[in-house]
Amino acid sequence: MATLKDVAKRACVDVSTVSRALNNSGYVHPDTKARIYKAVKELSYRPNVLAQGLRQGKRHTIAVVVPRMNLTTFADVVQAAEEEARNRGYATLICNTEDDPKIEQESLGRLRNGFVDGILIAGTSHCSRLLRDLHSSGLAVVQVIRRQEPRLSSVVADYQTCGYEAVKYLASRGCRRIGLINGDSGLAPYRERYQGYSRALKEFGLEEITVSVDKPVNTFEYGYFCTESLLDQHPHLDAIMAAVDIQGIGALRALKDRQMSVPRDIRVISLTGNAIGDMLETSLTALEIPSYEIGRKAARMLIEEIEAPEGAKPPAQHLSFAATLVERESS
Amino acid sequence: MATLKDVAKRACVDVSTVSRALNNSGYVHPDTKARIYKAVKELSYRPNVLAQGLRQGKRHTIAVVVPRMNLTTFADVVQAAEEEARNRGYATLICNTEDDPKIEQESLGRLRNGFVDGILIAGTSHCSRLLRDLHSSGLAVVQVIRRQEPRLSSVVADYQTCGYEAVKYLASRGCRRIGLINGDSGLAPYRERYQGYSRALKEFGLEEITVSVDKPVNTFEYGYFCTESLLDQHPHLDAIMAAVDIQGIGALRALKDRQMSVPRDIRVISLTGNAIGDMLETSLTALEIPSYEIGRKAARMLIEEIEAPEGAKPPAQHLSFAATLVERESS
DNA sequence: CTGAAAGCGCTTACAG
DNA sequence: CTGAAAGCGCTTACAG
Repeated sequence: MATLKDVAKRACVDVSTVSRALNNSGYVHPDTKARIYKAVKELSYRPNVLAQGLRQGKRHTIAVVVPRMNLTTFADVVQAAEEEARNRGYATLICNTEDDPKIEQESLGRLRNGFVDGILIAGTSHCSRLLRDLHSSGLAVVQVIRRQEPRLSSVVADYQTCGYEAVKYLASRGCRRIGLINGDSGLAPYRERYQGYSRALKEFGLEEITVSVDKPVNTFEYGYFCTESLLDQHPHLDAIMAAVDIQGIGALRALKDRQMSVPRDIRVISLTGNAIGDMLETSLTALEIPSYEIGRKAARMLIEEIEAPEGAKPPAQHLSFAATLVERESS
Repeated sequence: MATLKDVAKRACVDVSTVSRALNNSGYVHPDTKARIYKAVKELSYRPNVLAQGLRQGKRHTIAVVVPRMNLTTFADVVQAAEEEARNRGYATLICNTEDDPKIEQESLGRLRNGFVDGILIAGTSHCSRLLRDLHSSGLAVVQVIRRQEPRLSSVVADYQTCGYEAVKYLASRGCRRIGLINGDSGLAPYRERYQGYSRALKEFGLEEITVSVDKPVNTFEYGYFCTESLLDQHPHLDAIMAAVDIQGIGALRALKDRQMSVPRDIRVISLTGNAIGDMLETSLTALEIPSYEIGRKAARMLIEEIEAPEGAKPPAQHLSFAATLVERESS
């Protein structure tokens, strides 16, 4: 790989002149410039980003820390963030934590090494302390999907309203026994969905019906077995709310296996709709959240924080997106 | 952020001694070592990875270049590759190309900058030249899912056998008019699926029935509209093979909308099964490919190439995984 | 308009 | 066992 020195030698100038020519900083005689560009081309020189980063204290790289990507909203978030970052000249590092605090902690630890300028994170809430340390040591941090720490910026969906609106909608369709399949209430999005659900039920004078089973939460199996359990305990259930699509898909399958007809016998709604809901044999009514937009905006917010001049860093900002109800066949 | 110098000052030794202590290279007196570790802890010092990389010519970072991640096998591949890389002390950069050669070219260009040690790529085949240049300039390269360039290592599934076995299976179930929904034959996986399909049909004395519509290939819509088109032209079709799950899901939905019963009226099979096939209301028979394993092995192969001593780089290796037929409800 | 020098934070022969 | 020096590839004041 050619270096600045190679280019300088070939163009018969000093490296500093080459640097100035390439960065358009300071005057360089047009003829010299031409000679330099020629040499650059001939050697197919590309500046070493590591050396630039080391010298300038900027890496033009962000990290995205998420639990996983397969069949979750995080696939969209990561993809959108990467696109936004790329368009702004940043590279994107990815870290999957599987929601394991140990992996999360280790990954964040590695990011303390001057690798990246900022971190986009959907964390477990077990590393808030570390995250604040990173932030005060100069790294930009934006929380995405999950807001666990009010002192750090965030871009999320309004999950509480999702929960509330879903109940309201189902009640308007005549449902009176509405079960909720949710997730770890230690994580903000699940907790908020529950709060919305609970508040709405109170308003409508209905009873809370929840359940959980011993499976990973964000899965088909969880949806499937929670549905079984709900029906075992409440045979007259007339609606199921699932926190995420993949649970809703599990619910649909469980209902089919019980020969229950959707939506005739029971209605199903997802509280975090994604593209997949529209593709099912019984398409899934959902409160759709703009995951792509969330990823994009979060990356933008992060990069703006990175590029804000030292000392004029913006205070924590919290952006929340409304979900929109999309009626399909399951309700 | 504390630097080596800060640690050295606090421990009253030279930076070189600190470096040796931390890397366990060369002798350091136990007492000195203790003093150094103490200083490291007190300052919560972390070595600057950029500086290390610049000095050692290693970045401990790989890039994964894929078209997209949402609802594709690439989500698994990327996740597995990241996990494998992380376990070996490497960070993972992600680049989505949307199969746009311009984006791909630009992304690869950026990677020439000494950012990464190696590249894992599912490319468009439009950048083979550039890829070979990168490789000969010293970057490790492994192709994943798509093998477009025989001179570079690869880890893929045996798509031709997928196509062949699917026909054989359907024929054994009595199917005689088997339609294929496929994709861009410029891409190896699609081309190979077609070859397997074609070869099997010939052996069984059956007629090729293919179609394509003007939509992005790897989508629900493509599967949906291809199914419509197939049925319009061949009302007596008795089986549909879809290149990927998401097309198969589109096919199932199109058949439902035509009030055709699966598998009674027509059988459906996916040639690249993933987890999702098992979760559907009509679960999807598929040739399942081990996408997670593919990602893992590809990352491992890449890192082995990176870490092979200069001059002893292994020749191009090609690893191919067999798919396994999983019978479900759709066939 | 151009060059020489210092320095980003580290590692690694080389003396001693 | 330890320190001084050179250097990875770049940028940026500072002279001239």
